[in-house]
Amino acid sequence: MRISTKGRYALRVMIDLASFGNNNFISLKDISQRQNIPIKYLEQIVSTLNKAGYLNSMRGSNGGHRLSKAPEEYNVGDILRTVEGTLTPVECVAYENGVSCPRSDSCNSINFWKGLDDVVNKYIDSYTLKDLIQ
Amino acid sequence: MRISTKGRYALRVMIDLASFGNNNFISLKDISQRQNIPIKYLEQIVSTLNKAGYLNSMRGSNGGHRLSKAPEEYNVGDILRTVEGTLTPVECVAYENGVSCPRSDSCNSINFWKGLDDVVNKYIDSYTLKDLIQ
DNA sequence: TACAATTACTACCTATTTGGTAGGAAAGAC
DNA sequence: GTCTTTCCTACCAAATAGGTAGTAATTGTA
Repeated sequence: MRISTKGRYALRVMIDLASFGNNNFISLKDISQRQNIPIKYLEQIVSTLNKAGYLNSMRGSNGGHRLSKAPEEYNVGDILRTVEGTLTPVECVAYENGVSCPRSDSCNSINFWKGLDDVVNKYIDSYTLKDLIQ
Repeated sequence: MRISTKGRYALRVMIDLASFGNNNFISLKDISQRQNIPIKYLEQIVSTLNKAGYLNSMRGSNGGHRLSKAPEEYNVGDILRTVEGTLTPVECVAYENGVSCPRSDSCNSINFWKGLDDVVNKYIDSYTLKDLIQ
């Protein structure tokens, strides 16, 4: 029941950009040094954030990354789900479109697990990136 | 961010005993067949539950396991934490006794993570085993 | 135009965790 | 004494986590 480094690092990248970015492009080298995260690992995480539309990125000299929106427009839940994949506590909760777990008939706990999924998502969705910058 | 099979199986064992036990000793063989969980894997899980005092177990012919308390006296959160180990979403939340994460000075998110830990634990602690038996 | 800095992409790798298996000792009922 | 069952320790394979490595593409600047 852990958030992996990907989720935590992604949040730190976004916080870093919100804190030090000022609408300028910031290189991974800078973020890597400030946050003490391997630059090559950052690349992967930032690539995911970029593809999700959370960042504007520019190649080349003086290139880097910056937020594509204001900090208060980012939902922390969205960021975490984007890099972590699903956050559902058990697989059966993730089924969709009327497909259900083969055990669902005899399962007493599905509502319990769905409720857990709900409280987690509601909580992380109640924060914006701005809330994480003091 | 997943509950492992250990947590889910443990809950199913407890639900099975609460549903079919009637204060008799139930063998792992029976539980294994009803729940379709490998008996040798069940052994490990049940051993943990037993050591935590949640079960009475008896060896030998006609032996087996039964609940040591009434279903409404079991807290689902306790059962999950017992078999899963900690459920804290990030390591820094698990620090104790004034020891804190080396990054805590510069960390903007620790309250966010602690809050997540809180809502998860509050939720799973709001259920008793009885609530999982319809 | 060369070159330095930077992102983008693809592949690979190692350690840890998950989800089990296996074998035998101990205990109790008959 | 034998059958059934728990108890205990060790082992193991596949998946996941947490990176590393190399190189191509792009852009600013001298």
